[in-house]
Amino acid sequence: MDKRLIPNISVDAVVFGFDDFHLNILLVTRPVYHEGKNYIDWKFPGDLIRKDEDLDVSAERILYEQTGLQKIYLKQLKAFGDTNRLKRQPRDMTWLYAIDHPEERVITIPYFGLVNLSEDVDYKTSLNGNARWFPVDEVKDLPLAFDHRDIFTFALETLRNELRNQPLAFELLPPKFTLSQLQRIYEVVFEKKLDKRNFRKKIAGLRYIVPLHEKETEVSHRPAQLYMFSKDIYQKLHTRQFDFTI
Amino acid sequence: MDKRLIPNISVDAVVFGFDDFHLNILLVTRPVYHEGKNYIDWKFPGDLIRKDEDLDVSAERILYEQTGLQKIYLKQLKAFGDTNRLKRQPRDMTWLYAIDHPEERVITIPYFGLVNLSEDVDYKTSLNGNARWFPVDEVKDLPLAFDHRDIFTFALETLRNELRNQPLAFELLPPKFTLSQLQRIYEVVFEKKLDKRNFRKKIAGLRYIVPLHEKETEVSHRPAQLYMFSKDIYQKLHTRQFDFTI
DNA sequence: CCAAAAGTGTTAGGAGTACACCCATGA
DNA sequence: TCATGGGTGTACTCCTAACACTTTTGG
Repeated sequence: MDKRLIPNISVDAVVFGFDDFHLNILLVTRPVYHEGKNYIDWKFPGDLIRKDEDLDVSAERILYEQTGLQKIYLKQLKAFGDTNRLKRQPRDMTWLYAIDHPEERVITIPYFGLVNLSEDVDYKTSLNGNARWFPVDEVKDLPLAFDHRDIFTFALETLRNELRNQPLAFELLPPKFTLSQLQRIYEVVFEKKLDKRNFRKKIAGLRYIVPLHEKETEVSHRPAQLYMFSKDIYQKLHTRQFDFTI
Repeated sequence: MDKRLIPNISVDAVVFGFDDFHLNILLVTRPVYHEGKNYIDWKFPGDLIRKDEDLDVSAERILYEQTGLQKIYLKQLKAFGDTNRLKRQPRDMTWLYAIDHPEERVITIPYFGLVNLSEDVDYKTSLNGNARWFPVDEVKDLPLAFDHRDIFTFALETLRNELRNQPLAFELLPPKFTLSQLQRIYEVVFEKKLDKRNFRKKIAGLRYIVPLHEKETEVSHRPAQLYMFSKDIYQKLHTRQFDFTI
């Protein structure tokens, strides 16, 4: 194993991408040949961290190396450190052996990431070789490696909490967005239809969601007003509490 | 160093105790002789984890060994893993050398704990040797070791978030409590006076805060109604969202 | 002119806020 | 009888929720 790595500590990146209609999650393949059969499991991008590297930096580096994504919103979740977390399935061990992973206890620090997929076509289509976006409701049918299903569940819960309490929906949107796009995020994440008029009334009260002098183009219906999120205004007004309870 | 330990991973316990009037925090001394002087710094109870031990179990064990507290509410916070976190001060290194700590990168997983100090006199007075409760507003004047001030700030923020969104105030109270005690917790934690009538109106709507057929005794004023928190009722009613926003 | 999504106002009920006095007990 | 905290109601404002039709564009 690479001598620069700490054999006991890894990071994983649980990245959510929104493409205007679906919430997606970024996974990489973990192919393994075990007891005469080939298995394609999926896992989050992740690896052991380097000895001289801050956790946040590790997460950025590993995400970039394994998928090509960079400069996206990333935030640390809680550590997962059960003693048996890398041995849920016999083929988990086979894979670790195959990649020359030392026989060590590993705790992992998952990071939670957000990215917009609707415009930035690069992210959507040109991922590194083993990475793929999956709609979150298809994940339940995938074979996930190690304890990555637990991590996924926790990250999804965190996504809901964060969207309720912080202005993070904008990380899932392009810089200029319509109110319908914003509403759709909340509808998809909370799996709940929202009333258009009430939603807009609420947004109208938030000064940091700023209408631009610009409209949608090239849509075959009445073009929508475009808005932007002003971080400056948010920070000035909102030393306090955000509330997006639905 | 003890061969059973992982040299790169520690846990810390950030325990808040409420004694009916003040919010307190549990610290242990870190005495060190450095360049001809004696220093008494303070730190959170914490240590490296064992190779065969789940994180939660480590936290419970280490808290018990270093302070005597056990069976209290504990919840994991996020990891702190800056490369320089154990070297903020020259005497941090001196101490690590003195306790035969290997020259390794260590990330720490802090746990957030809650305990009631008003009745359970044991916790208040009979702590293990080096442990002491400090009112949180005195902590700013204490010399804290390593990055423990960052951890403290994060834990305090978490305490506020948790009390806003979950029925955790009861972990800071005895099993039978008065509404004034409950109100005082929110006043102290959020540093804000609350209106008694409005507070009680809000509580009256929460079915899981149950009045008992019992009153305070031996107080030199009108005795207060006692209440209990029913976890059962809470879980049945509240698959959803708690809101204690003030 | 049709399809598609954008945009807009009113009403009723519930929650939050501000505010002041009497009550029960021990000393 | 005094000191101490316990306990209670009302009015106003603001937020939430329910609900349906017209507008603008491209095809």
